[in-house]
Amino acid sequence: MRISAKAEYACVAMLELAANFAEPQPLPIKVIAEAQEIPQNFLVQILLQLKTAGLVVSVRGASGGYQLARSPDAITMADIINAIDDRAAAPRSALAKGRLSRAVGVLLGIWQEVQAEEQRALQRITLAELVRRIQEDHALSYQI
Amino acid sequence: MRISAKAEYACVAMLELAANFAEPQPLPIKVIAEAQEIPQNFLVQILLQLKTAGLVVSVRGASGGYQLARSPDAITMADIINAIDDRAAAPRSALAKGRLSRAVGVLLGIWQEVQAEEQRALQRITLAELVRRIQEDHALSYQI
DNA sequence: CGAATCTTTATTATTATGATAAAGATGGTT
DNA sequence: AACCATCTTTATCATAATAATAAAGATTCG
Repeated sequence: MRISAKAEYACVAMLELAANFAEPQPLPIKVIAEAQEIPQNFLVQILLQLKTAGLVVSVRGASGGYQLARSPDAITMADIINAIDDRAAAPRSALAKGRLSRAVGVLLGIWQEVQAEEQRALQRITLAELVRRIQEDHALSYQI
Repeated sequence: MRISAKAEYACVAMLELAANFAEPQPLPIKVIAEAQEIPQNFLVQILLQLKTAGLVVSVRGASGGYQLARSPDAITMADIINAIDDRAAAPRSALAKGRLSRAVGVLLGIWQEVQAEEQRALQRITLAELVRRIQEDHALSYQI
């Protein structure tokens, strides 16, 4: 799995928002960027995409910011990654100008099967589960 | 699944070699390139990678060319695609300069899980199975 | 020897990714 | 009303990855 920096940034930004989920005040971009060391201007674009996908909501104006649109256990890794990179889009053949050869058509079917497996794996993991794993990981590092 | 043009070319080139598997003479690059409409110089590099991966063998000199290194039912899509793009390589974080944050470490583990699913899906389909699907597809187009 | 072919490496063109910048719109606060 | 912090939108640039081209060298058959 080759994940883009953008999608990874999106995941950690969502983690930051998940940590703030109980709070009524939204988190400003600047705060998220500093907490997670994400280039602020890049994060601007990332949050816009997450918003377009309906994963976060924004509050404009002074004391504005971002919040999760719904509970962390109702948001999956697939949601986040597809919002940024759209790995769920129908695979296109890199070749195939115009009509598909039979061989390429069959290959496309295979890429679809593989992609479906990937999507299922990403859907199995929610943002809440991600938070849980990180906490466990943290706890472990103190057991030693 | 976002597959590179190079990997797709590799698959159709392997199909051409599979069709020639029973023959004792190897297929020259030029013949494969023309049959499958692959840029010949590009195919040069592709076959080199397939050879390095041990999927094909080459015969040099006049009347030389390429042949599958083993039976089509002993070659999987994973073999071919990994020879070209190496999708089996350990996922690296696009972020993470130096030591990983806890969050990024956990994310890496998830990318690994997802990648493992992808690999399993690609390993399930052999070159022989691909040939079979294309023939079926062909047969279907005449049943109408 | 010479033609056909693989081998190896270098270069270029195009596209995707990662990042930066800034002007405009909005809304709370004074 | 003015101001400031913030989101919004669009444009631009730099770097890296991908796709493709090119060509000189090595090998073997006839």
